[in-house]
Amino acid sequence: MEVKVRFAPSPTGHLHVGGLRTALFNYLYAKKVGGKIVLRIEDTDQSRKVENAVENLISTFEALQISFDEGPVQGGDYGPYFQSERLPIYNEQIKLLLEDGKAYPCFCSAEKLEEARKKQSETKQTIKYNRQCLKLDAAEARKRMEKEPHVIRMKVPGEEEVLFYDVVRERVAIRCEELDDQVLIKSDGFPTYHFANVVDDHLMGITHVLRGEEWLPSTPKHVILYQFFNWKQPKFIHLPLLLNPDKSKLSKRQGDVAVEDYLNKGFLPETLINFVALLGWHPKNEQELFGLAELEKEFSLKRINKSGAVFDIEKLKWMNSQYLKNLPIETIMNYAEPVFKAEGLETTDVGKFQAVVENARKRVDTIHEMIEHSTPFYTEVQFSDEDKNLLRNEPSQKVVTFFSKKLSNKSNWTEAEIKILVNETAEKTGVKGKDLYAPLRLALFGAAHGPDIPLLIDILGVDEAINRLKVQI
RNA sequence: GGCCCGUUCGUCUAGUGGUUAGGACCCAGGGUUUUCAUCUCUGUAACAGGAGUUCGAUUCUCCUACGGGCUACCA
Repeated sequence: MEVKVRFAPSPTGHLHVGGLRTALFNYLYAKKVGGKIVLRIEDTDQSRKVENAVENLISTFEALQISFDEGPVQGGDYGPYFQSERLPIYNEQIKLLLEDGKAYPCFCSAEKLEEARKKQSETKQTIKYNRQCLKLDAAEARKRMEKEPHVIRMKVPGEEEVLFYDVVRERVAIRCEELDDQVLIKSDGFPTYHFANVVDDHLMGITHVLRGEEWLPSTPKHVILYQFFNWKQPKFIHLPLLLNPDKSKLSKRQGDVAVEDYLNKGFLPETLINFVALLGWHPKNEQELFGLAELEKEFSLKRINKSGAVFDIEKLKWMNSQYLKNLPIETIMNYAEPVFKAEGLETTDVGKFQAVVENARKRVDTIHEMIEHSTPFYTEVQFSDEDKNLLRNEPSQKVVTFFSKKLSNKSNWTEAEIKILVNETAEKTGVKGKDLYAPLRLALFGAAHGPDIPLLIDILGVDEAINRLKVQI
């Protein structure tokens, strides 16, 4: 049987890094075994709907080059792929359960339920529905359903326990008496996650459910639903949670969680994919840098971890710096171009832009940090009083004067020749070490630290270099 | 409160019934480099605790502790 997995986000905002991890593991597993991956939008909560969330999600996946075989964009034979468009399907299925007595209507008001829960909480009981409406006369209940607001609940069976096997955690068992009669259909006619998820997974032919560990406690309810319908269960693979530095579930309160935020800060799609792949999963060997294609080959459910993983931004930065250094220069230039333009830096001189990027890429962790190292090549340098004093002192003047004069002699300098010229300058002026290099770099670049003098002049161009030096004399 | 899941360096993790418990990030120090960065070398640092099984447990079992998740007409 062909493997089919799905990523089923609810459109409540931007794609979360935890969501990316779930999507990625699904994607990688599908690719690894030659299966299919479905994108299904779980928009059953009308009150939490966010405008443009779906468009946003889709464009983020595009930026990451993760594609789906079925979904809102590419269609497919098992649609619609928005749960809000599948209401007739849920309706049909709930009727079956109602007829079999495996589900029942409940007319209790939200206030009443809230009160009951409060009471249970105070008396330290297990919090669950008291099954009041289960006692209702069937005919009467049917009549009331016509005009009264109500929900449909599942009737948890009286068996001892529900048992299922999670691929990561193996055997998981829970006593049925612990389970609540979960609401399946809400009073607005929409299904809850628990119901829609089971119905859709079955109807869409999903064979493996990879999702976050937060779903583990409600899986027994899903298992019961599969049993009610006499449907084959998919394999469950619950992924360890992504954590804040304090080990709580990764959340907005402790920094960025949206994939978009990281992209906007200059982290590369390649980095995000690689980094998130290593949270809760590990390869066979000690390799850490993986492209998507490599991950597709390496991925295995067997090497998924059990315990939660802290999202460590320091390591993310390091990994991003590795990609900045090692990806083809053209790739980095493509990522950098819009960022440079937004900062008003001119990228039309491609040769210069490339040289600037080449210099900056090995000094930073993100695309955005490249700006700081590149601006001096494009804009007039600014000097502090301290800098000015240093440039004005006698040895500095000797160095700058001699060097710029010699530099003017010809226009086609190689880096090697400039290196020789620097040495000659030291010899002729008698200035050396820090006193020699500091004024040159300061005049050319506006900073005490930075690229080699030959590289500096190469990027700037001899004419501009001479200009910058002469201003200081 | 109840239920469920988890626990190897600060973090991501490897690993085994007998190992000097390995790698990566971070941090510290050395080397390369005129500076900075890169690169490179080295170092610091972990099996939560207790009991049991065993000739021997980090590894297997149980208990405790701690951490987390769930406990909605949210997903």
